[in-house]
Amino acid sequence: MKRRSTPTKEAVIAVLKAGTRAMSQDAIEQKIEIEIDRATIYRILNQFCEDGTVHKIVADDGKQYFALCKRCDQQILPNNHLHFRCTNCQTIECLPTVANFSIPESYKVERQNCVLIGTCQDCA
Amino acid sequence: MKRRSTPTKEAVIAVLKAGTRAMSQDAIEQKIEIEIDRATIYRILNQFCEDGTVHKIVADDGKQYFALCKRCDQQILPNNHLHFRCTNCQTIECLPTVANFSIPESYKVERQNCVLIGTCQDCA
DNA sequence: GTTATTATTGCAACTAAATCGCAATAATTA
DNA sequence: TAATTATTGCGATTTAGTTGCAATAATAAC
Repeated sequence: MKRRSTPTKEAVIAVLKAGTRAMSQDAIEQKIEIEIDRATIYRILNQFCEDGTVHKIVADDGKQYFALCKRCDQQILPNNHLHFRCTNCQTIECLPTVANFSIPESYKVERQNCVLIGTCQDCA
Repeated sequence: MKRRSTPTKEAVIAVLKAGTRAMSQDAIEQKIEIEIDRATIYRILNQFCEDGTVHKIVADDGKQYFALCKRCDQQILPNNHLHFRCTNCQTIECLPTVANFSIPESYKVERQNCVLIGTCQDCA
């Protein structure tokens, strides 16, 4: 499927670029200047995930959060970085930190979803 | 609220003890020998979590999984251990491994929810 | 053992997140 | 300018989890 550039996609990307943290669909919908349907936002976000421009984090609240992978650029943020969910300000932050661990080679780790939960710098 | 011991609680604990991995509510319901309502299972599991006998992991599929904390005993499994979700056999396993990382002290980490995703030992 | 108290259960209704089918629309290609 | 097909909005649907409430049953009091 070839991709087309549309105003809605631009709007979603713009919001993600503007924010410094990972956002949920409803947070994006609120911040966006134009009216976009819920389903459309999800579809756009999932497309971006497939294309590798956005990554998805599932937090311990069971919700999906999305963040630009631009900030995952190896020089800024490594892949497989940790995430921090602040229970106070309800945000998810990408940390420039990786988790070190060693597990038997017989496990094939394809990706990871790591979230630390607590109070963030700003709220502390 | 004082706790009472009931057949349903026994049954839930029994299933968790029998299995070696973390289980979702519906997996528990399937394995259980008697009929227990969905809501009741959740209530029981959440109680056990409060009491510290069970812990809850939210996987990247957005679902809650529950595992006995007996296996989290410091001698067997450390607190804050990693979890492994096998995309093949659809199970969540508690790994006897912790993640090492360092983040600024200004973050107050209260707990963590870390899941590695891939193919487990048995399926590889 | 009997009664009173109240934790627990099942049922049904409900909420919230995310997905999906489909017809209408609009971006791209020819 | 017309044809192709990706995209969108709408509504319906799915799934996970929670909640209110009346009935039931475990425990405590007598």
